[in-house]
Amino acid sequence: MAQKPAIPKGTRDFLPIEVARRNYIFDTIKQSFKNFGFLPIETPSFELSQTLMGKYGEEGDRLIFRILNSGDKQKKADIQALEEGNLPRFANSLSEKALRYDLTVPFARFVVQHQNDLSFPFKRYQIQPVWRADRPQHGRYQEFYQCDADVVGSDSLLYEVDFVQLFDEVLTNLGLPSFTIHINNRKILSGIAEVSGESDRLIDITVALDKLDKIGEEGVIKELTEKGVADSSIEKIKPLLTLSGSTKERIEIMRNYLSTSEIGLKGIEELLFVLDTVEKLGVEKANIVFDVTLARGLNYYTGAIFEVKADGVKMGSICGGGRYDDLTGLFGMPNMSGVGISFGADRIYDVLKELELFPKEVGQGLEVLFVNFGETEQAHCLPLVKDIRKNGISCELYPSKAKMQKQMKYANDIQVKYVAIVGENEIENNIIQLKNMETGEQEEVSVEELIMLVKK
RNA sequence: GAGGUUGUAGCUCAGUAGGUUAGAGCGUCGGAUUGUGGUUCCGAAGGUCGUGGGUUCGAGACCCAUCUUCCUCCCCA
Repeated sequence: MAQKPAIPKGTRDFLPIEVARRNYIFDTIKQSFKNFGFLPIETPSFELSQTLMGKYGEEGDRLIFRILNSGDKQKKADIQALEEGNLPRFANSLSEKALRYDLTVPFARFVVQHQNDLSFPFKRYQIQPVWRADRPQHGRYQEFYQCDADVVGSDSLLYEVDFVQLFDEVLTNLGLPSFTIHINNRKILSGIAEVSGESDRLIDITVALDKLDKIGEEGVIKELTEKGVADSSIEKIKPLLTLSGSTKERIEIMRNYLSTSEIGLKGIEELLFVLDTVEKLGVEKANIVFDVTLARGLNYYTGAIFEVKADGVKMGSICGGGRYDDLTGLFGMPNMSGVGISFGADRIYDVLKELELFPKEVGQGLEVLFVNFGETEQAHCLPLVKDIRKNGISCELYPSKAKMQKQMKYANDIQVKYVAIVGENEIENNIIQLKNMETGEQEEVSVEELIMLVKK
């Protein structure tokens, strides 16, 4: 055998049944996006490096797939930088383009570039693959789809409310029995940093807080110490690690805690508005939890932040999102607040598969297969097939005369709903033996009756 | 980017302290059954043991490199 073919790590092929199931997820999400007034756009798979680099923090930059310059452009390579050991500069000289890392930053670029063609608030959705040079793991791929909905040009908190409802609608429609929307606000995190006297260590503090449920109270304290946060500040942060009570109670505690921080109180207010409004409207299957340790690494978030997890499944977050006040500012268009969310279709797929929540009919293909008895019968059946297809029913004639057993087995394997048997006798009487492959029942019908029967 | 783990037939895996022609189950194909599938019985095909080096009289097994898998960390969907 020749050397086995392979695909790069972190990528996958999809079988027909898998594509069908993925499309079911995409379609469900699209349906709700439309319901909420979002319209689709698309952007290129790759962007100029300068568009992406520096937008996701140091970690993010490392995970961006870069595209090697081709042809003569390779001559631009900065050999001097290589000799000096300046690898980033050397890499930049070799690569001017990169695969997109998410859909939000390209969207910000899109908004700035097309601002004259857009009406604000501008709402768009986008379902396209993104790439990350991450190490693959459970629920973690190098190529995966994001399903984003964003709105820019309004700082109204009603959009935060909308997105919470959108999470609820989509995941409920996909049949998830229980999931939790974690919600926090970057302003609260800024407030914490301010109150503890470490405003300039916002990122370090939030990253450490974010790990609470993983490394525990002591782990967080240890990490804070390592990052150089003063002991006196840690004492002020400590109480946050043991917050208990309902969401409302915890918010009240935080309100007191942040009483000297203007920005912190603003965050509390925003959070309360969103939670109260959502509560009045009601949700279906979502549990909504205020989580002061929720930080999210992406440093462009400035207001609300969301993260959704499926309950009872060992899987990272399946959705995320938040408000960013100045993403377009990075591309020269200030004062354009945006908020958006993202569904991780591939992780949702893994969750639905694990919980066996895909509807049975998803992925069912051919509806009627005609058995092939030979040339005469073939000639008789082909017009029937054509007729049935015209009525919107998927239909096919087995391509060659083979043993009936073989043809039936094929029908069984590809999960055909009905098998149509038309041999000498049936031609004579102008009928079709229609066998229901699920029940095994068989009846004699005309073409018209067949169409009626299969259609319902 | 750090550490660990995995790779043997299409799939899931055996393969003892290195020793003849590398096994099983499932699947595939053929037959029992020339107009009836998912069950049964019989038979067959299918592997330079991830790849490249090395040690050895001899390597699927040992060593090195590389790719891949899964996991922990980092980070994230």
